[in-house]
Amino acid sequence: MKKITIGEASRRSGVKVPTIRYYEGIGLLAAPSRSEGNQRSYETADLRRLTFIRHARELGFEVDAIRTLLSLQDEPNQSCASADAIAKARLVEVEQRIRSLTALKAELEMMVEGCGHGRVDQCRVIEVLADHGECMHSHH
Amino acid sequence: MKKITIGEASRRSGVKVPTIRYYEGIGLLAAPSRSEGNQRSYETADLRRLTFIRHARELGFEVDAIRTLLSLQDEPNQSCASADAIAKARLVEVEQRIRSLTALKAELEMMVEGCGHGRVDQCRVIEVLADHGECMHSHH
DNA sequence: CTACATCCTCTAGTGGCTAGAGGTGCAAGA
DNA sequence: TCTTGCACCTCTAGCCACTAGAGGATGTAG
Repeated sequence: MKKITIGEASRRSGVKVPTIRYYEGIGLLAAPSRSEGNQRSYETADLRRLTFIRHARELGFEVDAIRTLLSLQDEPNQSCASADAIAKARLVEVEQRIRSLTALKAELEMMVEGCGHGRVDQCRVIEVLADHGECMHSHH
Repeated sequence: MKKITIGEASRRSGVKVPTIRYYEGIGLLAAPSRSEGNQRSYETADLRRLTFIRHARELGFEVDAIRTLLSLQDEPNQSCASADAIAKARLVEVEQRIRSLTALKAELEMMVEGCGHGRVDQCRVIEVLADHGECMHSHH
């Protein structure tokens, strides 16, 4: 068994060193064994787990959701309904976020196009922000 | 001059009461005059400013950007180049965010579609997260 | 005059890290 | 062997933009 230092674990998983320690602190990653000099010593299973976490975080899953996904991963006999539900919920969130960002983009484009690059009192950027009536948002 | 309480200012601007006080604390909104009983008393100008802030926050502008936008608004003779630059930067951010969320959505859809609703060891949700090679992300 | 909503200040907590202080361990070169 | 210098350790505090709650004062309707 080769010992993997936290630095190497970081390099190989793409998770920063303080973040690995943070994950240990919040119980997302089990505390590894220590070397004689009290330094953390990881194994390849830990690298897999870290990569899993990093990937899930990149997909925008919250730490609590990841906790659930990890516990599911540990028991392969279980039904994957929970994992499916979590992913679906995340998909709905992402779709909603894309919709609102797209509306936003249109509004920002109107602001930027309308700005005559002159003085502030003719600038649509300020105007659109200041005047509620200009706003395209449906929720107003 | 009718006095506007913080609660009414909140209702009319759409900014929550503690958030208004918070904005005062960080110097985004000037401290208003007070009633005899030490209660904040706003004027219509404050309502306009609060609405401006709320709208800018909804568009995802950071508090620091809003500070700049507000100072521009206060001096209408100035060039609007800064406001334009801020809005453009925000537009670029939003476009980037939409792109990455769209990639994400595709990945989530693949995960959810692939899940056979059986046991975890056949579930693509877990599999995709665990196995780096499955990942579509370009940055890997 | 009494309820009761609203207001006040203050502190602490949220999520998911990140930065820094102040110290120890370890491997390689002189 | 010594020393240089990086990587590691723990701990606390900070980030953003709020939000929650304690504990008390004020204002208003019936």
